[in-house]
Amino acid sequence: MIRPVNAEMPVRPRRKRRGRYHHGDLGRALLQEALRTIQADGVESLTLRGVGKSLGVSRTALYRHFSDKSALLRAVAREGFRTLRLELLEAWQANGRGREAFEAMGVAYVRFALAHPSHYRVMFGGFVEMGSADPELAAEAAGAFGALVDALVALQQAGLVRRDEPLLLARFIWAIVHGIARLAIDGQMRCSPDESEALTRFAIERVRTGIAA
Amino acid sequence: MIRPVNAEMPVRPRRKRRGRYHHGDLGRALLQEALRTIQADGVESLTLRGVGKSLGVSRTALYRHFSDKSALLRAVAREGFRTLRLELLEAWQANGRGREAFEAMGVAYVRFALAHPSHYRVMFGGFVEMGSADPELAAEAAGAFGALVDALVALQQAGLVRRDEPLLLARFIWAIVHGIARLAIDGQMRCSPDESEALTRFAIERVRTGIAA
DNA sequence: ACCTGAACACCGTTCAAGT
DNA sequence: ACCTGAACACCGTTCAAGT
Repeated sequence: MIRPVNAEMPVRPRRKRRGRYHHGDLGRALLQEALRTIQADGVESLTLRGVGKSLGVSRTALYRHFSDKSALLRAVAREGFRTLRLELLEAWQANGRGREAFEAMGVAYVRFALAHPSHYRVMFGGFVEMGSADPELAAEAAGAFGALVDALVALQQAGLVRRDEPLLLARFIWAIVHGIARLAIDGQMRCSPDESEALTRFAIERVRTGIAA
Repeated sequence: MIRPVNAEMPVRPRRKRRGRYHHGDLGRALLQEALRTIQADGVESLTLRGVGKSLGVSRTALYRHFSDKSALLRAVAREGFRTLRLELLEAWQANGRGREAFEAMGVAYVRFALAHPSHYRVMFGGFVEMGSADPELAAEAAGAFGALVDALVALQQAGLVRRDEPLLLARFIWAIVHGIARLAIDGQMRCSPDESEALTRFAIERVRTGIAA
């Protein structure tokens, strides 16, 4: 079958030259392998040489796709914030967008951290300098935080939460779930996952009283 | 002046043999140099070789005093929990051991983290595996947590706080100040120290309502 | 006992060279 | 464009050797 000439196609489409090198999308493969390693063995076990080896690629192939190791970690963090945002939205929307949904979001947050502790550490561990550089990462992080802010504003408008400044309220709530998550995954409070969830529910219950309208 | 013979002195006091080797108490010096480096440049910049060099000592001299790098970091963490406990107690005792004193403890906690961010990260960053090994570290950490538990129990007995299980209440409070501290020092919420303190005060205010008797 | 240098097995990163 | 190996400047740790 002869494909018609299409104005959107480049004049001389680059052929893929498959098999010439090891990968079609090495960048994607590198990110996924890094995620796998981190999930399995933790960040401190992640080495560029190891990632390359797992993919049957030279130690330095990575530098064609990431400027350095920290750029790879930033990509990992970005991916994490994206997943977190989706899970928070899912909890909010699937539970009626009310007080119960807000509680479900808190539980979902802590569950995410407990399910992906190493990934969570990369997101928050200061491996990554937020801020100035990497606006994409900053945007993903802001997106996850935004899910929380939006939910709080909705609760305020429904008359369920006091009308303090939403940003301050959101930071307060975020600090609580983040604190529980980090203490749990860093092994600081000797707690089973069930106990961590019980603590989360207790916290939300007490906070509900504290911030009720 | 001739010092009298004292029964508490060892029979044949070891002479110091100063100048023979570089240090009288290299172990102490190593810990202090590690603390200095961490405070100045962060944990990731701490190298055993660098610590040795700063002290004019071979790269491997450290192994006479610490079994490995993680043992040095555990000593750093232990020192940190000791200081934190003392500062929490100071805040509690100097402010009347009541509701205001409890608020002062919360502020003191966050201030400690902001003043010594790298040190705080070593204490909580999972560089150190708490638990099984190093009972001294576990004891120091428990001591700092105990200051919080004791204060809460006192408030319960004074009828100022609901009589929930003290351990659960303490974990809840701890998670909040820890969460604020970590988000602040990891640069996650773009916040000045003053704003962090304002958030801390807001949190304590809301929590007071939430846990009031 | 306490300290030393040499040596080992690792890192991340750079760079000239290949296709 | 994309990948390669050699090389560089770092690590933590071990160990036989010195005093």
